[in-house]
Amino acid sequence: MPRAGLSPEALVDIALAELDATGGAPLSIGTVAARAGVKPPSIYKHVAGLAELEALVGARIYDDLGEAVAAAVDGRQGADAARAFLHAYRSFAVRHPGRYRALPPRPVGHPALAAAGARVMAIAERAVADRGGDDAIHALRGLRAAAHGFATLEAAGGFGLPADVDASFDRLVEQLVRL
Amino acid sequence: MPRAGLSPEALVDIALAELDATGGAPLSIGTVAARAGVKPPSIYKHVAGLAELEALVGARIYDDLGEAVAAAVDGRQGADAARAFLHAYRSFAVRHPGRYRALPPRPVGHPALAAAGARVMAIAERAVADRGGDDAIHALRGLRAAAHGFATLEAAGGFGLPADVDASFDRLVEQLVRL
DNA sequence: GTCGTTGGCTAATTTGATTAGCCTAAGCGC
DNA sequence: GCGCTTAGGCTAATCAAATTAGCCAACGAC
Repeated sequence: MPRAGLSPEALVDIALAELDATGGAPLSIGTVAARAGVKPPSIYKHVAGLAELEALVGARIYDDLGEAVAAAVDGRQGADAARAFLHAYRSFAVRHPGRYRALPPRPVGHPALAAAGARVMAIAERAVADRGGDDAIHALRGLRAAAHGFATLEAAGGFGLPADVDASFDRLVEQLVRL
Repeated sequence: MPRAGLSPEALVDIALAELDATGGAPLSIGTVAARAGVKPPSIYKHVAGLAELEALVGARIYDDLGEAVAAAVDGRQGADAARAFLHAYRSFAVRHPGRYRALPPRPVGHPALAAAGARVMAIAERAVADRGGDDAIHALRGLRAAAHGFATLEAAGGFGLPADVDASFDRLVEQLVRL
């Protein structure tokens, strides 16, 4: 009875591969166990249950998304920062549609998930930081709504028409970035 | 053994009440049956199963949303139409957050659901119809992304900061509506 | 090499959806 | 009003997935 070399991190890797393969279908203990080459009950030696696995997966996805937008925003100011945030955000969702779809609507319920979500929020705040007072808050909400809305629709395959989606996105970004 | 007077429509009503009560928790045959005063297997005399019930519920929600945005857009042109669409869309999500959350990400998989989703899309198209060619498509995508993104975040309680959410939304709407 | 802990397994339990099969209430023609 | 048909309720059984219980081998520290 050889060991499989599992760990919470390894299970998250496996779950991400599963999300990539299925395009974001709900995770299950059974499919993750099968991909790990192990029987379902063995999963419980590494995570508390499906809910925790989902939270850890969400945390990892938010971590990766946060890293991408942080790198894009870093060193930029004003409209450039907002543009960079939006493009990096959308790019992540397009590159990993299954992962983006699997993100929980709100990063709550598990410390790691909440922390990773807060990190993304902090970068969004940084991207509108040059605006003052309430205007920064309004800009932040617009940024979040547009980024999440566009990413969600695109990751779901919601844009059926033939016109260039990049152009649509650029147009939206410029509308948001204008003072 | 008295009859309960059920029907697909009545079950949808019950499911909507459930969504309103729980704030959008996943539906289950058991809870709907309990609210209907009936045992779970009886549900199957009216709908094919949970998946069909969910589709019918989604169709009803899209129908109601479509009715709301249609009434708002009706008779308006240009920026006024787009503004009216956005405000009516958001207003629906704020008035029925549980229902909005329960909407399937894409209206596919059941004819009634697809039809109801297409109806909402058609109204969004009408709201940008005065723009020409590809610009109409870009505007449509921006409209959808902003409406869905803002509605999703707000229905999920994602705006924690104290500043006025109406003002944030108005600001976003004016950015989108500008040529 | 032995011991304690870790991580696999099989078997059993629980919860929910679903199906099978029974049985009566309601509507209808006579 | 009476018997027939059908629709809609029920109980009991089945299936799938998560989870728990309890057993045993593998690995690392000594």
